[in-house]
Parts: sequence; structure tokens; C-alpha cells
Amino acid sequence: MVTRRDLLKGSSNSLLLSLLEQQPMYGYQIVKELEARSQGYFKFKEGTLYPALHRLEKSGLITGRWQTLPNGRQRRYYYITAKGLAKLALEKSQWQDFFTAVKLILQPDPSSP
Amino acid sequence: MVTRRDLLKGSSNSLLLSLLEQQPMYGYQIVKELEARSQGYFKFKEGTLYPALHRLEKSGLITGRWQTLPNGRQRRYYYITAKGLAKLALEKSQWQDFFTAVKLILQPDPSSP
DNA sequence: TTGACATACATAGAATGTCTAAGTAAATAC
DNA sequence: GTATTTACTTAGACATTCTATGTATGTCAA
Repeated sequence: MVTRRDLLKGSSNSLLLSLLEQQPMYGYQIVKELEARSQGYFKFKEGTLYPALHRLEKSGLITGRWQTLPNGRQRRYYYITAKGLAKLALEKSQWQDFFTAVKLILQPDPSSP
Repeated sequence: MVTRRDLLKGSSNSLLLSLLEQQPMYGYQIVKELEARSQGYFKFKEGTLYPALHRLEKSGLITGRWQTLPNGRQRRYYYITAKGLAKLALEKSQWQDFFTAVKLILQPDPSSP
């Protein structure tokens, strides 16, 4: 059963999977992209991001591959897996349900009894 | 500063304040109302609800008053305070911002670059 | 070349909210 | 008379996020 708790604690997971669905990215890039795409709203800290990425990888939802740049620097790019895509689709619909439920409470229809 | 974490952990606070804004309620009633108004989505457990109510009361956002029913049973009714009303207004706008930010990530505009 | 800043990843530990689970107690329905 | 519903409380487990720190390199300006 889908619990409200899962949605809350899994919010960052959905955001990360959604980003990686569009293109593979590395950690630092993810921080910047999330901030840019949310118009400055999301500012992930390292202490949030990297443990989250490790969890997702351990769960098989993403896979990380080290890549070496021409200048010798190392980056770890993360790719979403088929399992991750399926999970993302599920979580998106769960988010929709959650939004709907919250709105029903915070913005009740005044015409209803 | 408003952090994402505050929104997540404070989600139940907003829901409770919003309910109590409409009318004073007691714990058991809140559980039933939340479930009814969210069309079955929210099913608060006692272990979530009562500590949350106690936190809100300690923060001065609600006040609880024991009332004795004709049959002798005791109920603790909670009333939203002026401080609670102000807090609720703030949190509603924060929720709106959060919704918007999440949607920007999960449902990016395909026409944007 | 020194310093400042951005890039890039990692992790220990604290704080906090939610859940499970158990306890207490009484009214009501069958 | 017993099962269900009402009604509140709290201890303890668990998970996520944050703060804070560490490591290391590249870039740019003074």
C-alpha cells in the first residue's frame, strides 16, 4: 500500500529519477539542474544528494559510471535503469494523488457542504 | 529561510491547521474528517496525530480544551489561535511554491529548450 | 604564485517526524 | 456479555534531511 510517508520521504527520489530520465547526469550537475529548473527553489545539499544517489543505485533504479575527462578529472555519471523508469512512472501518479489530497484539505470547494 | 525540509516535515501541520481553521475538532474527529475530506487518502495514525497536536499546542498555534459530554466522556477540542491562522496562511503559500517547483521538475514544459 | 572560488565526491552525526505497537478507559450495539 | 467503536497517550524503531567537515583538482585574477 502506498503511504503518505513514502511520498514524503521519497520526494527527492522522484525528482532525481525525473531528471535522469531526461539525460544522464553527475552529482554536481544534478544540483545545478534542479536549482535551475525549479527556478531556484530546490537547492540540494551534498549530504542529501549523494546518500540519495547511493540509495537509488543500491536499489537498482540508477547505475553510476565513472568517466574521465580530458583534463583527468573524474566524474560519476548516473543513468536511469528500466526499473528506475517504471518506478518513476509509479511515483509520478502517486505524487498526483498526493497533490490532489492535499488540495482537498487546504483548498476545500466552498460550494460543497 | 523556508527550506524544503520544513515543508515535508510540516505537511501534517498544515493539514491540521487547515481543518481547525474551519471548525474546532477533537483528535478522533480529525482523523475521520481528514479521511473523509481527502476521499480516503489520508489515514492518520494516533502515533502521528497526537504528537503533532501536542507540538502545535506547545508552539501556540492551537489550544486544547477538555470538554465533558452529557454521558460523562471527556474530549479534548482543539482551537486554532491567531498565531495559528497567520502560520496557516504562510504555509499555504509555501505549499503552492512547493507544488510549483515539483511540477517544474516532474512535468517540464516540452516546448521549453 | 598566491589566493579565492568553483568543481566534484564522500561521510559522520544530529535533528526530526512518522510509524508500529501497546496501554488505558468507557460507551454502544448486537 | 462481548465485540466494536470511541478517545487519548506514549515508548521505541526507522528513515530522511541537514550541518559540517574532509579530500582533491581546475580556473582565474591580482
